[in-house]
Amino acid sequence: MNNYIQKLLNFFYDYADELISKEYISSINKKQISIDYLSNNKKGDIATNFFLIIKKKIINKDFNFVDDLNKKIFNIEFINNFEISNNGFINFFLKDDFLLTSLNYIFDQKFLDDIKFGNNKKVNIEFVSANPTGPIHIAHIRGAIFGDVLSSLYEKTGFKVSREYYVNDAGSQIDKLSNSLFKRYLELSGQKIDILDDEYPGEYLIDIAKEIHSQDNDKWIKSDKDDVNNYFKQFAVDYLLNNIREDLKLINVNFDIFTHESNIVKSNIIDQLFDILKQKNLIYYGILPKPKGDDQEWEPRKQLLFRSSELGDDQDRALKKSNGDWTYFANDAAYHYDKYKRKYDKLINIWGSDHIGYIPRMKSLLNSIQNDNKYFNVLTCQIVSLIQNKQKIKMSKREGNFVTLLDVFNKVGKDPIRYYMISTRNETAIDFDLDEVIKKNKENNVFYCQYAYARASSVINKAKELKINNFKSLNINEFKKNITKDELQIIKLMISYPYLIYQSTYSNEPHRLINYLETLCTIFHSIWNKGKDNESLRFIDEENFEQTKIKLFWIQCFRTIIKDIFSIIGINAPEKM
RNA sequence: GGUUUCGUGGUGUAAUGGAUAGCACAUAAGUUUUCGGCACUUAGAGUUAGGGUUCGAGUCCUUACGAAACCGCCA
Repeated sequence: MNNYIQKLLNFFYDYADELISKEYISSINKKQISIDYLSNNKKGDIATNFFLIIKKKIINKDFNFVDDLNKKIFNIEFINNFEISNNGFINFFLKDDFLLTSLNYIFDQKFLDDIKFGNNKKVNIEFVSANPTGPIHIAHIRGAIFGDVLSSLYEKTGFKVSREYYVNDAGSQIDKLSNSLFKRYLELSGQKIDILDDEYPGEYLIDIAKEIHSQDNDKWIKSDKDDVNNYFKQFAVDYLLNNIREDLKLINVNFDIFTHESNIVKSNIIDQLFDILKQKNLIYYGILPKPKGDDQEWEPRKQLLFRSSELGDDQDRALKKSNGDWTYFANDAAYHYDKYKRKYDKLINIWGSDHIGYIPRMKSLLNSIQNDNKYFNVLTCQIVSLIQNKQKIKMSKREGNFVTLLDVFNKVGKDPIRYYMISTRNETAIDFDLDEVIKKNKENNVFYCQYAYARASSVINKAKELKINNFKSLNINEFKKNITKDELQIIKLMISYPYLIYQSTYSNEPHRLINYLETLCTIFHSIWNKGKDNESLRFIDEENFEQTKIKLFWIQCFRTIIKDIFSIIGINAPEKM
């Protein structure tokens, strides 16, 4: 965690202890103490609520807080001065030489050493996991990008991250897929076919069928049914999964591990899990309650159940169907047990909002294996509605008319997609307007931010052309003399960057990066424009080398940070646009 | 019926429980011989409603209203 925030916090923790032991104040809850960054630097650079917390707890009337703090606070080397605001905050001003030191940290790329709080712990982040029954489409993109950016954040903060994709290649949906494909294959051999309502009508299956047909001709028409099913299943899954991987690559989403449901089913892991649950007395034969609402054709049946209601779920869940087959939940439970056995320190799943109802049972399951509420985490993404010509595009699986990732990519490009998808909180439902995202103006902030980077780069390159390269060693007097108010503002924001990374990761909220990024770029553009009105404020002034040096120095730091953010959100950092 | 998420200017969104609720679009008024105007400056306009916790609430708890997603031995 960021050094000086922590230092100041520790100071107040110790200070609180001291005041309590001297009986100046009665006891307080130290966790309430916080250190905040201040966005507008009018009142100070950082602040604490310390005084607000102890104010009512002062029990010794002779105790004068301000005098006492004055005696101690300046032992901290980066505090220049402080004042207490009307409403009780203590506002601190940082010393200039501390700012310069921090900038040096950024310049030397050491600025992220402070936030490696992951300690090489292993994190598994499972996302996308779309069924390999068709091309990847718009609904999956958000989860894909959210998962990818979150993974990058965890890497940034010192975790060892595995990006994992769970391939649902077993079960009846895949059988239906295989059937549909076989029908398309028969169609190619001249037979009339009829795709049923619950089968897959998508035209992509025709392409796959053609491929099989060109390899094997009519070989499969009279083959054994099981052979056909197995072959077509395997072929379809391989083909479609490969397409999914290629499509995801287009928007820079890659995985370390693909785990196949079929392998989970084949292994004995589900039996192992069964034994564990049995030992814990979490399994019994029983009858599920009648579902509310729709009650057509429901009849009570005895089946194998998991006592998830004892672990937080609202009812028990079926592990076996009445015919004795494992349920989907049972397989999925086994898969998560498998992840547990691979010894990760933390599991994160990214699910669409349509699976929210599934969370409690999986959480119950993992609680039964690992009694740690922070071990298994599900983050959900709300739905994305696609807008074109101001209309919501309705997607229907039956009609096979969903908009694919490839369509969107061709229309919009990688960077705007990624930027847009990560710029709002994952739990907010968003509209993805193709016509808007494609626009290259401020309405679309990705270009605004990339332009800031390009501008900064053009300054640095210009400086190189002019052979102004030795702007690295700055002394504090030069710095104090030449730095402007605006520049101090952007510098203070820059040195808070590690803290932002810490916060974004800790709270699993990558969209905070965007907020910060846009603020930073706005200040930069604003400073740039001042050079228009007043030539002496331009970044490069060949008449004033001392001032130019300082500007180049912080601009280089600015580039470093912007580039770092871009790399996390996975967009390009263009030197020119 | 139940679970979950959400409700912020005209529209779309942001705000570890902190100070004057930020930003963009739209609207209105300005700025262009430049290190790239794909930019800058300025103005108006907002926390669904009620109750509670707190020194302090858009944020936490609760009720009502509204929106979306989900809920069966499917996957």
